[in-house]
Amino acid sequence: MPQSVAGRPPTRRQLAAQETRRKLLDAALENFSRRPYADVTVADIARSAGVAHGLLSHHFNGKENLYAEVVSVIDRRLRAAAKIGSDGPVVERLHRHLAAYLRFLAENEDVALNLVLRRGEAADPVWEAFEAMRREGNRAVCGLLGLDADTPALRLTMRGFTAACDETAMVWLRSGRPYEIEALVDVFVAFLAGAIRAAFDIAPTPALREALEVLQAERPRG
Amino acid sequence: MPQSVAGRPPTRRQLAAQETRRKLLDAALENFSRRPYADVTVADIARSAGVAHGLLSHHFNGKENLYAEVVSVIDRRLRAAAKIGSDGPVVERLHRHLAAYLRFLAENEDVALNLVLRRGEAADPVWEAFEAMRREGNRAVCGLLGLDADTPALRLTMRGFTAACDETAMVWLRSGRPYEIEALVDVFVAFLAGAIRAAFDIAPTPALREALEVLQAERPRG
Amino acid sequence: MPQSVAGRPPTRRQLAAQETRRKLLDAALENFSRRPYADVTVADIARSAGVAHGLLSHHFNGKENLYAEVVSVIDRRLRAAAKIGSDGPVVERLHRHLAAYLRFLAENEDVALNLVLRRGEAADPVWEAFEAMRREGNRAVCGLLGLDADTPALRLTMRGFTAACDETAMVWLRSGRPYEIEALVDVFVAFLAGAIRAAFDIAPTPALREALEVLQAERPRG
Amino acid sequence: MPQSVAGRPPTRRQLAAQETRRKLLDAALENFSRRPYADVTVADIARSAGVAHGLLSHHFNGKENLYAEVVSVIDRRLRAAAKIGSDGPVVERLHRHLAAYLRFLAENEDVALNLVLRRGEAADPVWEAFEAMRREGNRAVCGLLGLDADTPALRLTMRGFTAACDETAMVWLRSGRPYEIEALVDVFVAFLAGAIRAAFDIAPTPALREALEVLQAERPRG
DNA sequence: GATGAATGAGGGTTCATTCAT
DNA sequence: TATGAATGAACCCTCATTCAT
Repeated sequence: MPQSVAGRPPTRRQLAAQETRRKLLDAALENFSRRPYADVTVADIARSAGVAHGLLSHHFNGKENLYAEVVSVIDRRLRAAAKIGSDGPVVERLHRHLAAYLRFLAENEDVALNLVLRRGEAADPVWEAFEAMRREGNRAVCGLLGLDADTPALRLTMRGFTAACDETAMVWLRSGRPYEIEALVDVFVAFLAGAIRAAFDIAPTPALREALEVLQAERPRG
Repeated sequence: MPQSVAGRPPTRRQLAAQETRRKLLDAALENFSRRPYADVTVADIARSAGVAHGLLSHHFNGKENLYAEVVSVIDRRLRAAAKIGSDGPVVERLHRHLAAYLRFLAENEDVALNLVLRRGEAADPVWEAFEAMRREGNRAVCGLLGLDADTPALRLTMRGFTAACDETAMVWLRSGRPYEIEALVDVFVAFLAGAIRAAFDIAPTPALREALEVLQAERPRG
Repeated sequence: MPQSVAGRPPTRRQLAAQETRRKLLDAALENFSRRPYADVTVADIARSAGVAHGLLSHHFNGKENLYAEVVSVIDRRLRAAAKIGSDGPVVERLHRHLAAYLRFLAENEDVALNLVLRRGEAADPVWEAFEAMRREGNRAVCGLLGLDADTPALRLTMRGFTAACDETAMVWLRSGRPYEIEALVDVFVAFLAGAIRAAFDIAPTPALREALEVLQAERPRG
Repeated sequence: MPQSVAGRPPTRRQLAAQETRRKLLDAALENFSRRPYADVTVADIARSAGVAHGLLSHHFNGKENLYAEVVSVIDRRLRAAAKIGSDGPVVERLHRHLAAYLRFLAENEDVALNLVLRRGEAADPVWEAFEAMRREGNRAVCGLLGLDADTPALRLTMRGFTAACDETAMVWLRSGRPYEIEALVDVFVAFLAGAIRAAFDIAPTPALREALEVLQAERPRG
């Protein structure tokens, strides 16, 4: 798979090859977003892409690698979309992060339902990739609240937090998005408070109490 | 598959057939608890059971139905194990329910990690069965707290609650059960409070406020 | 591939299965005797045998193993056919051995031309098996003549001897067997004398000289 | 594949094309000397040559023809190397011929082991080419000794002779060349004597007897 | 009821060749 | 001439199911 040499503009043929590659990737994304890995055949993907099935191995070296690449693409997009900003008050940045995450899921519903929000086996690249993404997300949220993400108790309950968010988002998508994204963000924040509170219950620290107060303060109507 | 006629005791052959059926079911449960559906072959199961693989179709009419039956068996066991009692104070019954659920998962770790706590496709019988189980569990918990489980907002956030519990239980199991079950129950209760609070945020009702107070009262140290 | 339990006679079905296995083995032998390994497809063999191609993996666990089994079968037959007897004068036993070897090749011409008399890669099971057979044959012939088969020089030239025999047999078969087997045996004996003489040339020993004399004595007309 | 027009010097492009052709041929020789035909892919060769694999069909019209050309190249080199001279005593010329043959094999070990010294199918171009080479070599050797190479018996046993030489050379190469080339030449001569003697056994002629005496005379130490 | 041999559709991969650029 | 993307036939293997015994 030779790429264009640095410094020289890609030729027309290289562009066409890139286009084919992209078509295969898109088709794979589409297919893997609709059916489990084992149910998607190489022929399905090639047919969707409108190319010969041999090209799949040519461009991606086999079905499994293509799958991994699909996951990696979504992972990158999701990370880019939900990146936590660096300016503004803490709670506002938290809100923006959660809203961005939800917006991405809403704009990529199939992907969200069948890849991002799925849990699989430990060996599943989907699991690994998105799990890493969630870990980093949690770490960032903790950092925002002045918490140490490596505290065992907090790490445990933060996993519960992300699962709650994902499941809620899933149901929300599946049931026709009955609430505004802003409302769902509030739900997520409540989940976050619950998770921090849960961590506090099994291993109380001043930092956790302060974080809880920050979240509470932000929500004066409770 | 003729069953014993009512009133007449089962013949020796019928008993042997039941035994074979049971062996296949056990072997299937074992196998599906260790590897994903597609990775388990009929031959694997038959070998585990020590019977001819042709019998699988004979007794269960195909791999898929056997899978469904396995799920149904676990579902029944789980429901029986985590049934909410009818005596004692509300919070105590809630605790007992959550503790029983956790104990079941702990005592059936493979099943828990690979079947109960997994999320799959919408068409997956696992998903359907355990989802129904969770729905009923949520309904019972809501009933306990005097809440209407059919309120859209509550239904949504309760799904988040169960997901948080499941994920936390999963991590807990995978990381060697670093806490006592009682501590994890406290975590679950905190998640529950978070979920109710979240429901209150998007659709406040007096019942939700009261439920929150019940949960808070139970936890005077917060 | 369950075999019949020792002590119990094989059932009819087991016999039928053995028959199928044999048909596949025969078909494979036939095919591998006509075309190189890579040119023979699993489908070819199954078609020749008149069974479904899936059975090949069922009975032999893949094409490669079937190939190895074919070689092993021929190897066994050839060893049995050319076994050196234990009675009679030395030169007579040598003659009988060589004649038996030739007769086997003549009666299995395809096998001879395409498997036995072929030289392949070092990794080829054919090569390994028949090479071992030749080594043992040489060892036996040396024993007969009171020679140490492990002398480096003799080991080297004996390889030349077997190669000469095989090539001659090959040409003889391909050209319509223009001589009697007995005449060819004489040729082989002359090759043997040449090989021993060659060994003597690079590393002379009394034993080699004596062996030469035994061979010469046997041929008073030269 | 336009060639340079006679009389006009080749253009730069033609030279470059020749160079590419040569690179492919070298790479093919290298590859076919290491792995069997079927295991060498067009892509392998092109990669070794550092050119696009499409060029292979362009320059050689397919893998098979390239293979044939490789064989032909080696064949030419080998013939040139082992050409029998026309001056000096007979036995000396014989020695020089055999020594040159061995030297070529030693200097092209991979080629020797995997192409020259291999026996293949009748349809194999390697077989045909090298077989013809051996035939002509035998013919020359026979001429040297005043023998008629077309006598059926001699033709047969001379094939045995060449096979013995090749196999011995093969083992010699594989085992680290434990003897000097001169010693091996003696071995070859002994094989030759054996072959002539064998021919004499099945069809005695005065010429054969004389040839034997010439060879024997040359080796007074026996 | 139990067996496991037999079937054959279906899968992913490889690879020589073609051809537009 | 040179490129390498594209093609698609052919390969071997897996495996759920069937069915004669």
